[in-house]
Amino acid sequence: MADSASPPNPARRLARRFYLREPERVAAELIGCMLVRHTSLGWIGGRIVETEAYLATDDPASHSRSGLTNRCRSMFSQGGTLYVYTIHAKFCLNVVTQPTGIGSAVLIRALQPLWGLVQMQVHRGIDDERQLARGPANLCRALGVTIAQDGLDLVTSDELMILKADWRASKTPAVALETFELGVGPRIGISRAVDLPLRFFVRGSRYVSGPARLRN
DNA sequence: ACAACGATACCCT
DNA sequence: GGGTATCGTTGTT
Repeated sequence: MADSASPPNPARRLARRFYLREPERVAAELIGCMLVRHTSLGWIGGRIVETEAYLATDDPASHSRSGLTNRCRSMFSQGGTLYVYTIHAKFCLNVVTQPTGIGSAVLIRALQPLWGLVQMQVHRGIDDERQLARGPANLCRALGVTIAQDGLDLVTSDELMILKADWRASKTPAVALETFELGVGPRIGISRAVDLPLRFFVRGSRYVSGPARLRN
């Protein structure tokens, strides 16, 4: 499959104020936005279809639960900062929310690939477009994001940025391509705070991770 | 059954 | 209590 007709437009980049809000709000509004990486070979990325909020307080699943440590240092930076952590020798990518010193973030769990399909296929070692950026660790591998990008500022970086959505959330099931229905539910793969409805996704999207019942 | 996946489980600076 | 490691859990074929 070829890349999307029009290339990503950096002028549509999200401003600082977008990130300086509660993680639940940011997580919900990031659905439909474009996460893109600019490399020497061109643009890689796509539409954000799944996110999870991790809170600064009363969230036993959050890395910030024990305060600022070396590992989660960038999570306490200002909103718009990239927080990358390692898990089982793989990486997952978050965007920090709220002002400096708070310690909240949004985990980006899945993309609908739109640009740099071939590059992502090389990074992943698979062809299936659907699987390329499905799941947070896979997403990082597809984009080539590692701990090296931890702490990068998505508001000012030329390498990595998030662009405004060209989709709108709708209350009714998506019919036109320009709208989607926002799904909300418990976060995936955690063992604490299992009930908090902090996961957001494009309802019915085949690019969303997790079991089928959690995609609808 | 067997892949695939990863806000985990563990050992120790 | 933290940084780091690749195996146990979950879900699909």
